[in-house]
Amino acid sequence: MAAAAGVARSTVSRAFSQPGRLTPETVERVLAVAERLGYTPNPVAQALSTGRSRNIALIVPDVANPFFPPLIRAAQRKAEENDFCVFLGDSDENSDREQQLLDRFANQVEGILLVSPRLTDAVITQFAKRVPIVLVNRDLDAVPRVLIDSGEGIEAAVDHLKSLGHQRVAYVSGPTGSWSNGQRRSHLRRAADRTGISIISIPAIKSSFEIGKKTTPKLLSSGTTACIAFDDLLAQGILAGFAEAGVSVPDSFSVVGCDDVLGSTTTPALTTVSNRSELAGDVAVTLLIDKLRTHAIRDARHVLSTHLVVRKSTGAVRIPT
Amino acid sequence: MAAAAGVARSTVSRAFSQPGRLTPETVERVLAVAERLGYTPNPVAQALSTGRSRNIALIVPDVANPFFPPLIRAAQRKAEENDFCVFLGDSDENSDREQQLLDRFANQVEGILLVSPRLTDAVITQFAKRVPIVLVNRDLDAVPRVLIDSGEGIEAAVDHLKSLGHQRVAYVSGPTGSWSNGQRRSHLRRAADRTGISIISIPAIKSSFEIGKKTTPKLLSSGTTACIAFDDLLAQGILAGFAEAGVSVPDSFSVVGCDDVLGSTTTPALTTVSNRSELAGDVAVTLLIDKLRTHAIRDARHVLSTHLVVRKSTGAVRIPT
DNA sequence: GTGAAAGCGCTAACAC
DNA sequence: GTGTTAGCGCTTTCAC
Repeated sequence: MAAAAGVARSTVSRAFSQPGRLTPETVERVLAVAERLGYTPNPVAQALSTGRSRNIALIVPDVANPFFPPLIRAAQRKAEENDFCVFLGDSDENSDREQQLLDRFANQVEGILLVSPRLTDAVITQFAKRVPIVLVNRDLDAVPRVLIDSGEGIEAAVDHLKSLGHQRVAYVSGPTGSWSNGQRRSHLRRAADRTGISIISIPAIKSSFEIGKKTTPKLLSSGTTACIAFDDLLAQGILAGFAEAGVSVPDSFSVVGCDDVLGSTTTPALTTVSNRSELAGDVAVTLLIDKLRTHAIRDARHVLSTHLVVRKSTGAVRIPT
Repeated sequence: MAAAAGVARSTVSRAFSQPGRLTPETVERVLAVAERLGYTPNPVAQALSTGRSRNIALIVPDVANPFFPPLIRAAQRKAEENDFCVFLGDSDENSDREQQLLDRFANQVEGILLVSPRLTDAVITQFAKRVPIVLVNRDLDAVPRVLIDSGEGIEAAVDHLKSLGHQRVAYVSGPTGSWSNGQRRSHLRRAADRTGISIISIPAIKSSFEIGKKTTPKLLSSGTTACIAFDDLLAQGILAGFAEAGVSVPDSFSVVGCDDVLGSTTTPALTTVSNRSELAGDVAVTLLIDKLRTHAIRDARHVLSTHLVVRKSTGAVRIPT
């Protein structure tokens, strides 16, 4: 290539990376020859030489969980805008696999976006020393993070239910070790104290339509008149379970979801806590790339607030207790 | 590292890549020192040296369309099993962006999985010369491809509707330029000829819940008693549109989806054509990696068959015409 | 403004 | 079985 253009290898390099330092004619000539020869700088060689690969990795617990695709999309888009490519890893909600992915990516990318990680604080902190990491939905000191704070939404949900006359509410909980689950649970507790509503907890372990569906009998025998589910998937399952059991929602039971990933597609349309996953992906990538550029070690902590989206799955209690 | 272990650089290399050629003691010693020093082979340098990066790219039209996440998941899993990492690109259903992604990935990966591409045959063929490509849902000679053949499912759907007494059926079509859409349309036409049922076409351009919803008025005034939608998302929107309009499904109108991405989560549960996207992702990666290993230029064409999944959104016509 | 040369971290002959 | 050496394709001082 250099020979074909009658210039030195370094000139070719500059023609692509810093054309300003070259005579316009030289740049033009080099680029023309490159075009003719179908030459493109080899990114792998560039990466080796500069130490910067222009690649980042994104690790999520489950690509198929509707919460993540919008985040992935937004992250990929933002990365692309900054001329970065993104690796995707699916940990399958499994901390071992998550760590494995982290290992595979660590020395191949400039930074990693770790979304809703299941790993322990210690392990994450360890990795964060090796490679720039930005967390989504995990609150760890000294690691830049963006948090979707369901707090406001959850508290609003409790207020909403109270205003409808509900006294006993069930929380169908999510994955243990998930920051979001802990956060939702604690806000629920706080709201309960504040409003005098009593909250009982029904574990679901993992989020899925089927699991939600199987939860309905427990809900029915729990003495509650409403529930707040860890996420919309569970809520949707609960809706289906009730429909099958002939329990009318919201007339006989009120259901609140979380994350608003289903929009108005459920029957009845789900009252839920708003979702900011798209924005989270966008902000997280910005944070990461910013960190790469400035090498600043500032302890960024970006909190995204939420609100309650009232639709049709919540209503007044039929028989006030 | 080599110095610290008291061996040559090549020995370190071999300790990791071909430990069989070394004395067990040497391997052990090298690995021990590596462990102590936190040394890991640099994949970028490996890639430059060997010409193989152990990376592949996956390009999809829309990560957020529920058809793709299971495919992405399966592909990533299979790649990982073969020790490959995967780049993800979202083309946003846009052929220009798709080409851009292709360009960015082409000289950075060993092969590319192009899913439901919107690009022209010519462009794809061109790229396929530069880098190994495997297509999903695009039938192009000389490029390995895996096709989800909705044919059987579609024909079964028409038979099913006919057996329920339907005479006029609408097809709510999908993205122009999509192979799947063309394939579904042509099978529909074939089935129409075979069964004597008449098919009219209602364009939807893009697949989404909202668009589906907006289609219902046209459906209602079309003189049909049933419809087959390009995919489940549209079908779900149609269901919602009917519910809102007070049209009972399946009593007054029957709805068939395609791809079975929603399972039984809709109300009523959607009759649909089965989906093989997970398998498609798995097979496609296998094909690609196989191609990389063997360098065989065989013209693989993998067809995945489908069937009709009858649920609750289809029923007998109320007033036979 | 452009060239020469060293080096990024590794692998792959080729010797011994 | 292990060491030596020459690249892989680029960037980057340092000269000129």
